[in-house]
Amino acid sequence: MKASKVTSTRTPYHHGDAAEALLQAAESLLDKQGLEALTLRAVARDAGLSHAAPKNHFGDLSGLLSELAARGFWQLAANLDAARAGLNEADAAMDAIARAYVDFAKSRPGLFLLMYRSERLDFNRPTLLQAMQAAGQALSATTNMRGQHARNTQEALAPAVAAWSLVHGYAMLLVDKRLNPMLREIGGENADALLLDAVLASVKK
Amino acid sequence: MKASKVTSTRTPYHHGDAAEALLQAAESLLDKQGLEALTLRAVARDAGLSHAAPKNHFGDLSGLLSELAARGFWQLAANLDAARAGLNEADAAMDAIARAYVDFAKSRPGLFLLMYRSERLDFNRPTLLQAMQAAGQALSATTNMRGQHARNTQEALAPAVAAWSLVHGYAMLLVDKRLNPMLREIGGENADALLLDAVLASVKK
DNA sequence: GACAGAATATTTCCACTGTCAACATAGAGG
DNA sequence: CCTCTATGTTGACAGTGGAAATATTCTGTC
Repeated sequence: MKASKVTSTRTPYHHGDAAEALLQAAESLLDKQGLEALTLRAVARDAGLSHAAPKNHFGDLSGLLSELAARGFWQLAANLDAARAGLNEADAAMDAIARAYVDFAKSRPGLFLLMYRSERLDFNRPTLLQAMQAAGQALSATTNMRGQHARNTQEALAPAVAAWSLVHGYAMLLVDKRLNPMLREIGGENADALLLDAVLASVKK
Repeated sequence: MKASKVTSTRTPYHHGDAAEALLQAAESLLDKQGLEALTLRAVARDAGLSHAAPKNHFGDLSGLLSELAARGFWQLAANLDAARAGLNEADAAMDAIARAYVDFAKSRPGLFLLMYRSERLDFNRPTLLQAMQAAGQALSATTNMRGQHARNTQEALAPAVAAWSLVHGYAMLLVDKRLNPMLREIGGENADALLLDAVLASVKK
């Protein structure tokens, strides 16, 4: 979206939108080969650019990764909002949110891991902060269904934090394959979905 | 402990126990400068060895880190066992375990992060697997207080997984500073302890 | 004690990384 | 046309993990 007015000239050196090409290359690399493969040079190579090109648009490797993570948070926020849409009962909404959160982590494990790989992100980037805030609001929208939290005491904040912790911990352990022993004991294609449902049921009774 | 019989000769080239020296250097580096600083060369440098020395004892950087993580899991297991000692009531034991888990993560954030940084660990190492199993047993000992789980259905496994997810998610978010906004709203020295207590209370009512 | 063989360390080399500085190219506006 | 500013490229640099060749030390057996 940065290309201004292309009148009749050629592409500006090598690309119409180098920043977008870099982000897409990074995203593809992340999905196909995981976090490890996300090097500045590999991304630039895949985008057809020189290894120093990213500096113009993102300044830094952490800048590029932060932009990628920001997109992830926006998408996560959208998924959570979609999952909650139309559900008026708090319990059902909570389950839907939880499943959407875990589904996101499962479907894009590399991206999910990146979003919480603090040492590779630059939290000075406004776009990242905004995206994180959006996801946070989508996540806590459910637990705030029962009245606004006027005073932010620990008791008022606890439900949202508990829900986030539970769902985030489960997603992390699942993506990290730490739950594999249990999943193998349960068996079946969708053992993880069964287990998540059982977990959600166990904290509610 | 690998030094066999030292009769009257000097130290073996440069060290009495290079493996131990490397592990200690790595641990110190991890605690003082975090995960980032854990490079093969920095560790060897701090231990007074050449950068190729670690290969003899650990084969690999991931080998060294795995040994370090294994120690972390053993210590975590010990902390959890100690926290549960003498508590017969399941609820109280659960709270104690949770607090011990989070305390461990808070007191040694670098080590805790390393223990769950799967891409830097070598899960073929038996010592790491054993240590992880010990920690897992210490963690699930509480939720198994009410009768052995004969059949390992998702319902039988759910309580332990729920507890682990909650506590792990909270610890991760805390160490990663993702809870800072909430903690700032609560305020005070031990806002995180207050919040954890409130979280534990909220999932029990 | 001498000596062979196994451990353990070191040095040297390689490919790769992120960042920086110098240079090249392209488009926009005077 | 000519400069200014983005945008890209090239080349250098220090740092990394790992492999190979070499050197040193320890151990066990004569």
